[in-house]
Amino acid sequence: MNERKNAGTLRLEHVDETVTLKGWVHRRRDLGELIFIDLRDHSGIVQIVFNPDYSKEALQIAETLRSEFVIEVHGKVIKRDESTVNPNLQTGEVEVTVSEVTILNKSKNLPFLIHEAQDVSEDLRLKYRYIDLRREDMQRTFKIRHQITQSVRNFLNENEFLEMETPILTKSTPEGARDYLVPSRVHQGEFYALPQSPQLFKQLLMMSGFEKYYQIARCFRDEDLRADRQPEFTQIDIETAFLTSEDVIKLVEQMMQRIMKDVLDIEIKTPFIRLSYNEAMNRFGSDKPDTRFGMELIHVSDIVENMEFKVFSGAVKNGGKVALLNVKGKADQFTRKDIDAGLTEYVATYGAKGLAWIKIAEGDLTGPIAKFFSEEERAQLIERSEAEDGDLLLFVADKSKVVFDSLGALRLKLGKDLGLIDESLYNFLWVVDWPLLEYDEEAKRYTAAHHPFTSPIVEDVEKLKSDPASVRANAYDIVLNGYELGGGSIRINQSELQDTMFEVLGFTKESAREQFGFLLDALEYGAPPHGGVALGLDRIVMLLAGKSNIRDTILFPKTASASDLLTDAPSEVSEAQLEELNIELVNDEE
RNA sequence: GGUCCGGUAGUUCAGUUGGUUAGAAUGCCAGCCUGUCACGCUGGAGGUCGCGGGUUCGAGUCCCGUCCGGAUCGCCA
Repeated sequence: MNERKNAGTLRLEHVDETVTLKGWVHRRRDLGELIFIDLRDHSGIVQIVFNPDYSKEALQIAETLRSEFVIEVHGKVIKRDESTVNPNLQTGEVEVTVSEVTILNKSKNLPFLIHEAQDVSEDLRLKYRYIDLRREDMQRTFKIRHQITQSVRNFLNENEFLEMETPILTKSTPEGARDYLVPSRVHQGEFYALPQSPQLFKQLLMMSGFEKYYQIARCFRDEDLRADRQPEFTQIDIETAFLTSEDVIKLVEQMMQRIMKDVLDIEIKTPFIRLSYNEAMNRFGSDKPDTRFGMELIHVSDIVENMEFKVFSGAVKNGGKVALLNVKGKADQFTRKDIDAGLTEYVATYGAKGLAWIKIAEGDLTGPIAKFFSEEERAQLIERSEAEDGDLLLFVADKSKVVFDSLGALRLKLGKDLGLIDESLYNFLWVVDWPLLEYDEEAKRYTAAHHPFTSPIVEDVEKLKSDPASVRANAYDIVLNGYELGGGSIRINQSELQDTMFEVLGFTKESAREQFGFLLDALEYGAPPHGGVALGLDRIVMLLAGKSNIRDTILFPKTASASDLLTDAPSEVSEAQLEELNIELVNDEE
C-alpha cells in the first residue's frame, strides 16, 4: 500500500507514480463512459479520471458519487495531453487515472455550494460553519491567521519573550467595558468575570520579574457588536519591564515589519509616521486616520467668525468651530439633492445639524450660501481651501466633537465612494500624546481614556489635580488603513501616583482597594517601570486577508446580536443547574 | 436603547398600480453522452412568499406587531 499524497501538490515530476489520494468530491463531470472528478483535500484540487480502460468497477462507483462524498482512490499520475491542460489549476498539467475507489463517507445535498461564486447569506454560512470553512477563501484566511500568529511567536521568541497564560476566570471590574460574568457554585451569590484583557495580570508578571511577556490572549467584552467587533476576540498581548514607550514602539514596528514580510512578502518602512492625537483629529477628524488618501479637514473658524451667515459665525461664538472638506474637481458629480438629502442625512448620524456647501466656478463661490461671504472672506476661503473651479466644499459648523466626527466620517465615505483610496497601500501610523482623562458628562467625573493604570507623561504629572483635562498619557495607538490595530502605554509603577490617579477618577480609597487592592499592594514591593501593548489579532487578519468584517477571520463567530447560530448559544439551562448555583430567574415584564 | 436595509424554490435573486396557475438562474433527480474542467443535451421534481394580526371582493405587494440577519449611532480599546 502506497502512502497518501496531497492532491494539490501533484506536478509533472510525479508522472507515472502510483498514488493514493483521500479527499472530497469537489465537482463531478459525467460524460457517460468517462467521468472526471475534481478531488479536493486541504492542499488543493486535482482532476481524477474514471475510464473503463482503467477499471470498469471504479467507473461504476464513480457514477454514484456526489458532491462532498469522501473518497479514497488509487491510481496513476499521468501527463495530460497538451490540448487538455487546465491552466487555471495548479495541478492542471497532470491528472490521476483511477484503478480503485472507495467511498469513505457519503454526503447529503449541501445547503449551499462550496465552489459557489455568488455569495451565500451569512446566517446560513454561520449555521453550517463547518461547511463554509471548506471553501477555498476561508481556508486561505485561516492559513493567513496561522502564519501571522507563527510570525509573532517567532519574532517575540527570538527577542527573549516568554509566552505565558493568564486566568480566564477572574475578577470583575466595573471600569471599562461590561464584563461577562460566570456564577460561582462554591461561593454562592458571587461571580467571576471573563477578562476584558489580561491587563492586570501582565502587569503583575512584570512585578514578578519576567520582564518580557506575551500571550495570544482571548478577551471578552459584553458590548454591542460591529463589523469589526466581536464579544470574544483575540489580542496579541505584550508587556515589558524597563522598556520606554520608544522601545515598545520600535518593537511593535519591527514585529509588524516581520509579519508583513512573512505573510504577504511586503517590505514596509519604519519608523511609522507619528501623529499627536490633536493633529490626527484636526487633520482627519479621527483618532485612527486612514492616510491612504488626502482630503484633509480645512479649518476656517477664523475666516467665518464674523460673517453674516449665522450658522457659521454663531457656531464659532458658541465655542464650536467651522471646518470643511474640499472634494477636488467633483462638484459636477453631486446634485443639490445628493448633498441636501444623501450627505446631509449621513452626517446627521454624527450629530451634525446640517451640511453647508459651496461649488467653485469661474474662480468664485456659487450655491445658496455664497452670497453671505464678503469679498475678503471669499478670498480667504479660496486661498485657505486651495479651491479651484470644479471643487465642492462641504462645511460643518458645530461643537468641535461634532465637526470632527461628522467630517471625519464623511471624508471616509467620500474616499470610498469616489474611489480615492489606493487599496494596495498599508499605511501604518502611531497616534501619540493622548489625553489621559476624559470628562464623562453623565457621571460628572473624569474617566480614564485608556485604563486607570496608564502613566501620564512626566512633564504633565503635576497638572493631574489642577488641570486634569490637559494631562497627556504616555500612550500610543497603532493604526493601519483607518483601523485601530491596538494600543498600549507605559503603566504607573509608583503607588503614590496610582493613588492620585484613583483619586482624580473619583474613587474612594476603599473602593480602589476593594477592586484593585492586589495591584496597589504589588506596587509597593519593588514594581519595576513597565509598559506594553495589545494588538487586535482578528483585525490584523482582516486587513491582511482583505476582509471587510471580523467574522470572516474567526472560526466560529457570533452574530450582531451575540448569538452563535451553529450551537444556538446562548441558551437556557436546566432548573437543576440554576439551583446548584442558587440562581433564580425573574420574569422581567416591562 | 435608537436609526436604516433585508427576509420569496436547496441557493442567489426578480416579482410592475393590490388581480387569474408566483418566475429566472443555479443546484437537485432521471435519461443520453469517451476529453470534460462553470462539461453539454433532453425531461422532471421542488414554494408556510420569516411569523402573527389587520385593511380589501382579492395581499408576496398596503398597514400594525413580532422574530431573524446585516450596517450604523450610542456603547466599547
